[in-house]
Amino acid sequence: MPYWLMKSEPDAWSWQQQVSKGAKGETWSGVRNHTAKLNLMKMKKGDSAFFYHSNIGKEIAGVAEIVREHFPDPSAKPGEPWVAVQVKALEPMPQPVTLAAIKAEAKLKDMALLKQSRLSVQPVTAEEWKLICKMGGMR
DNA sequence: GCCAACGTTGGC
DNA sequence: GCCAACGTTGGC
Repeated sequence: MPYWLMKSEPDAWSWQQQVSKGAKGETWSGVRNHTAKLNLMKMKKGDSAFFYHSNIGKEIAGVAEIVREHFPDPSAKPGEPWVAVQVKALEPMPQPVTLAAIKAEAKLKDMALLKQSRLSVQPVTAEEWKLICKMGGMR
């Protein structure tokens, strides 16, 4: 089962807004990077993703679930190749896991979050996923 | 096909 | 506000 991490600036789209959308979720659109697009296209319905607040907060705020696999991004111009997925909030992190905490954990030093800081949709390994859930107080 | 210039992201 | 990383654009 693959795991993911999706970044959003809370000014533009926050975890709280995501939660307010409930079980229907919200379209995750606006990705304009080919590496991130490829990751969106690999996502399957039912996959889990960390919801990370970039710039403000700089922490993993919760866990989301992919509820609809990739489809053409409604915010793209006609003919452009960009795709979107639909995600819903699953559970908040009891204790949000900060970037500082991730940097301080030696086992997480190879995370894409640290190595490719500008990539907005990235894979997370099963080991990283488990450890971060534990750090966040999630059972 | 190379590379400089420029724009954007995102941490500090 | 600054700057590093990195993607994109455009001249040659």
